[in-house]
Amino acid sequence: MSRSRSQLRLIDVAEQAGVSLATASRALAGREGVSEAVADRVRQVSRDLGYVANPHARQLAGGATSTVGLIVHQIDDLYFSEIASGMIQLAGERGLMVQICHSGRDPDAELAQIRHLSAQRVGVIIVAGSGYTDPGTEAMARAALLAFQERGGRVAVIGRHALNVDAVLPDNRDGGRAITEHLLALGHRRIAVVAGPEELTTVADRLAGAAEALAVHGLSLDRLPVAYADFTCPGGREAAARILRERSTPTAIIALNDAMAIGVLSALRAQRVRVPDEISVVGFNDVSIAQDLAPSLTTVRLPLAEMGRQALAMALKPRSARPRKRATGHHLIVRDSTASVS
Amino acid sequence: MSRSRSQLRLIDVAEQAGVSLATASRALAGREGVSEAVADRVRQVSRDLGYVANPHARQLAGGATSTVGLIVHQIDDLYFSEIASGMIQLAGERGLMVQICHSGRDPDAELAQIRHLSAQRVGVIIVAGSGYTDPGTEAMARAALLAFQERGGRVAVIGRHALNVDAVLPDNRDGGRAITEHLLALGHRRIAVVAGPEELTTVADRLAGAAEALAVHGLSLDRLPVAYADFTCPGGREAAARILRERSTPTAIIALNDAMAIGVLSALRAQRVRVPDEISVVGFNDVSIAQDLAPSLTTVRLPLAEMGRQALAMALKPRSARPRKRATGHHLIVRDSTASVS
DNA sequence: AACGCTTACGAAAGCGCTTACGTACCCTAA
DNA sequence: TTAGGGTACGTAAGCGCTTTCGTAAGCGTT
Repeated sequence: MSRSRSQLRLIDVAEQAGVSLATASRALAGREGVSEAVADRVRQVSRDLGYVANPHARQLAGGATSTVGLIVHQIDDLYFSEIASGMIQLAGERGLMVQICHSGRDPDAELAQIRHLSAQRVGVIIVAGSGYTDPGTEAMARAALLAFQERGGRVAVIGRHALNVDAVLPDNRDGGRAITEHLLALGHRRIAVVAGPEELTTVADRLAGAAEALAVHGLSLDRLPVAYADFTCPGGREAAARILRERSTPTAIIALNDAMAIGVLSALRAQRVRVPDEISVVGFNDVSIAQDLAPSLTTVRLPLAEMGRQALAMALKPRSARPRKRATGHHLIVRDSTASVS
Repeated sequence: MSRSRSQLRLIDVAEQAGVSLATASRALAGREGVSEAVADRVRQVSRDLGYVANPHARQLAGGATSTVGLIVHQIDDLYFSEIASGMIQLAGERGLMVQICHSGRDPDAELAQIRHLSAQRVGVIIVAGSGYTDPGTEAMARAALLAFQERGGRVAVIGRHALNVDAVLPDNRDGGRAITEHLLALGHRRIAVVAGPEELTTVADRLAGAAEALAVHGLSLDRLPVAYADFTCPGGREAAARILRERSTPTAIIALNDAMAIGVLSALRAQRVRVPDEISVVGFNDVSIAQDLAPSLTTVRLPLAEMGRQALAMALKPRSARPRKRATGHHLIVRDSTASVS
């Protein structure tokens, strides 16, 4: 790699402004101990020359880091890509870069990612993937995040409970309850569920909410058909097919995310089951295309992009003594995929 | 930021292995001048201790950089997120990190991103966004990429023609022709087009392909309804509504990407137009959900994830004298959204 | 006028790494 | 034996920045 001298260094700016390296550094960092006149001159020269600090040198010297690591299950899942989109936007406004890592829903991979980002000396780590119901697994992730935080890193999680870490928390339980109550209010009693991976707390929480709503009507998830899938569209399709094959005849199917709901709709169509006439279908998250599906999808809206922004914003704020928890609102969005039971 | 000494340094590994810093560095870099025995010992110690090099120090010292910058229009567009997904996967295998930037389809923003990534000293820049039809605009982007390349950076572009730069090139023109020929073969003659942003070469190429196919049948785009939208789902919906409102009565609508096709389907449904009975609809890209739409979408498949992988793989290979161009295949995927004209 | 205190700045150390260069050591050849 | 040449390793410089420390200048106080 030929490293030509063409890249502007801080010393070039300093010389041009007629000050020392140290003064230039202080001026650009907005640090005190520099007269206004000099600071202005340095900033002016810096801008004129188009100077951009070498982030590696800056980080190495103990300065702030300008990159944030975002860990997602899969970036080509609209849930995550909308979160990422919001975060990238805020990062852009703050002059930061977002590094995206896939954990692929593998706790070991996630742990490795956290450790790797940490070793890479990113300044901020944000974990957007759901937590794991297994306490041991979850404890490992927490420990890694806390270790990173101990060393001065900033951390935030999205949709995941973690002690001593800032968090943006959609109320999955409430959402699960709301969507289920909606179906119950429409008269549905034979309700099937296409759940996401069992080991995720997001799934457990949404199921718990659903169970609460069902309990009010004397129903229990144990007695209802529940098929577990992988939060993907084909997964939802197959899960729905399984449910139908078992000759259970639900009047409504709850999919725990929109991608699977799309799969469910697809499976029903393949079986010539009309939605919502014969079976109502609901999703979760309200990803951007949910409203343009056929039929448009009744779902629980989470402010995904906003969640991404907020998580980063929280992490960027100076650390408070107590970790901040920010609940995100959710709305039940009723569209055409649900109808009262006939 | 409290910088505790807890982070492992290369010198720690070196001491543990009983060699000098330089030898440890050489051993881990796989550089020659180290006996096999010593190299093995160093690698072993490094692994045991869980050492990860500080990328900032490494970069500063003139070593290889471990981060690649990826510029997309919007990450929450499935076209880009699937490309990104493939790239992130390969990056993971190679121990690299992917930084994602939004250009938002703004050439100025894109230019700023390239310059910024360049100043940030990333090792690789990959531009996934379409090129611009305006030669001046495009020249600026090229110049910035070449400047980066001159300084030793590695560059690849996806779906964009750029002199002296490696490129992964889906044949948009061919794809546009193929999908149009499909409709023509089904007997459609009154064909409307929902195009993407006019200033993008991707759009121009797909349109050009369509025009070629149409010309064979004595048809011209100039005589057909063409509505420009922004490659988004709502954009496609509105564009389709516009077309219908103009009382043109196409028997088929070509959407230049799948997201807009979803919007088109939605608009048609709102108008109670049956697809494909009354109007056939086609998309482009074959994003993952295309097959589960109602009706499932006839589209042109591009190997998106693979394209992301390939672009990175090309950029990572030692530079060849001539820029590599890699054409990606495309398949016409015929599904339920098209039928012969009645 | 001498003293301390504050303010504005410069000199220089050092972050963790890569690499040019220097130096032992061993092997071969004369 | 000694010179010559390769190999394996150590020493140290230096990447571009931040930051600590030192110092000169300016101020008020007695």
